[in-house]
Amino acid sequence: MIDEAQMQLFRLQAEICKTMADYKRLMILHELREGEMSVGQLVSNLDLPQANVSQHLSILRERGIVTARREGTSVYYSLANHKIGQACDLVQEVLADQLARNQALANSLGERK
Amino acid sequence: MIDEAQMQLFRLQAEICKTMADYKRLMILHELREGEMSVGQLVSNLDLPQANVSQHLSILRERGIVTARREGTSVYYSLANHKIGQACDLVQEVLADQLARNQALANSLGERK
DNA sequence: TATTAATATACTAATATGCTAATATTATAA
DNA sequence: TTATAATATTAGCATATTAGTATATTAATA
Repeated sequence: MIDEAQMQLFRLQAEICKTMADYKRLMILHELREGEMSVGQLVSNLDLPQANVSQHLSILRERGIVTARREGTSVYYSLANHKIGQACDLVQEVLADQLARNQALANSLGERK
Repeated sequence: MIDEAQMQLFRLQAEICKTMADYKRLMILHELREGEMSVGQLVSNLDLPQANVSQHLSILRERGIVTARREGTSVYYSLANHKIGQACDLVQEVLADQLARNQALANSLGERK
């Protein structure tokens, strides 16, 4: 019957999912899995506008998914929790399964005489 | 430098995350992890309006996260992929880590003289 | 065939999200 | 202190998402 406290947990869980529910942020997380990286590096690796990268980093920061460290004028970001990367991997596996299923479907279509 | 094909994969990955980025859908998935369940059962377990549950189920269905099976006038839903549940678990662990960190922070605040 | 039960869909208003362009902040260096 | 580099923030707009209400569909039964 789900009580109010548990609902609140689901809300928080949804917040984390929302944070990962944007392809640009997923690309940023992907980059950060290689290790800490400055905003400028992200901008040039991902070829996105600086302001846009900052906005996404700010969202990731607010929700505790990444941490920031300043060094001179540069700010270096890293993943706050290794499990974030693992969660991304799992979602990618789900996606791979879906694509494989579609592939199989397409093949069986092709085989029809 | 991320090519177009990889970007497309990140977009699809984001779609899956979006699907899990709503607390009502997370509650539905939570229920379905127990096993297949009809719309009516979900409605009564979650205490949500029927139309709203149907809408969320339709989103989950479209994105291949759940599957539906009709039996008479009832429709039974189940998780399409066990890994979805595992991904939810991981996100919950991330959340638990975050809450634990906040808890520790709160404690250290309380300990200050 | 008319009725009822279970589920799905269409429409709409409210809210949230993401993007661009411009501007502000922070830290270093001249 | 002025200038510059790196990053962050803000405003405004377009689009997307959500929830409620009403209605439609589907299947079983009288």
